[in-house]
Amino acid sequence: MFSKSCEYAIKAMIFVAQKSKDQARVSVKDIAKSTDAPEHFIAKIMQELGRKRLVHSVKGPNGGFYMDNEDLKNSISDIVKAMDGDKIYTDCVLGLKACSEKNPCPVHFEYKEIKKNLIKMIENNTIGDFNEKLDSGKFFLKNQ
Amino acid sequence: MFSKSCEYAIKAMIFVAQKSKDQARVSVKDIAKSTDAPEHFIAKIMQELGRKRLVHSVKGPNGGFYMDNEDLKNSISDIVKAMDGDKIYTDCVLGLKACSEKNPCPVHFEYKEIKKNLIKMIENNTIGDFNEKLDSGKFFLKNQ
DNA sequence: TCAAAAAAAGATAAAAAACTCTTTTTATTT
DNA sequence: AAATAAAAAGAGTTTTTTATCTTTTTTTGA
Repeated sequence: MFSKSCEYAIKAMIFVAQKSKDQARVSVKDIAKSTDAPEHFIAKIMQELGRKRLVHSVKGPNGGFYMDNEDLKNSISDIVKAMDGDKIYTDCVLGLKACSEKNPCPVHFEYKEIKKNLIKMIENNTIGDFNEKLDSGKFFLKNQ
Repeated sequence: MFSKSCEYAIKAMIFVAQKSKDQARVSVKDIAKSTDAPEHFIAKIMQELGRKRLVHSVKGPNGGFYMDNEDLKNSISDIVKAMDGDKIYTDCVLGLKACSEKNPCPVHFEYKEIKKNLIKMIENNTIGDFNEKLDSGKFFLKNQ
């Protein structure tokens, strides 16, 4: 579904969001630890997300990544687009370039509904939304 | 969503199904041409599908791939499992190994519904079903 | 103003996926 | 029986993705 980079990105962003509630900054090391992802790989990903303006960062001692209120309004979809592009929006499940409403593949209309829900899921969940969910103790990000 | 190999496999199988209505055999060359996939790559894929008993083949002159009535009853899901394994059934969207009903990630329940529909789509469509769809002229497999 | 801490950037390496080529085996047709 | 046509098998190669390592830049605090 999503690339590994994208999965890491989503988890990392949710983690940063949680930690930056009180304007704190989070280091790559902390992000890597809590998402158990390779540190240098996460570093690259955060760099990319910073370039795409989905997260803020400051260098130097006590630096790190954080989110302001605008950042928290970004959706999972924004992260997905930043990492994997918009192929989830555009591509045919069977990989047919010509597949369209007028030229549908045999599963086009069935998949259309699924895609609609998938898009709804990633667009309707903002990064900030997860703070509450995780705080409630009913949802988790842990890997093991 | 699906790997490239899996996409090719689905398209190839639908093509073979169509052609083997009158017991005809289809060569790798024909499959490759009509799905516009690399010939040797399709050869490997068909070989694998043959090993997994999703399609029949005969070697030698006038040989090729074909499906009997049992083969036509296989679903897209069977092809997907053969090519990509069952990760579509089992994996968390965020890639969390511990994600489960009791330990849900923040999008677990939303994704659960989507996954259910996705699985329904691939399980309820048999390879044979596509023959009619394609014959009706309302659906296409073409790539350009 | 210097040392240290952190991200940014650049370069490289490893693994997986996608793709290609060659040889072998099997069956068929003449 | 020989020639041929086709898949099966085996062995690469290329590309993409994932991951790692090193150097540079920026900031800060002592």
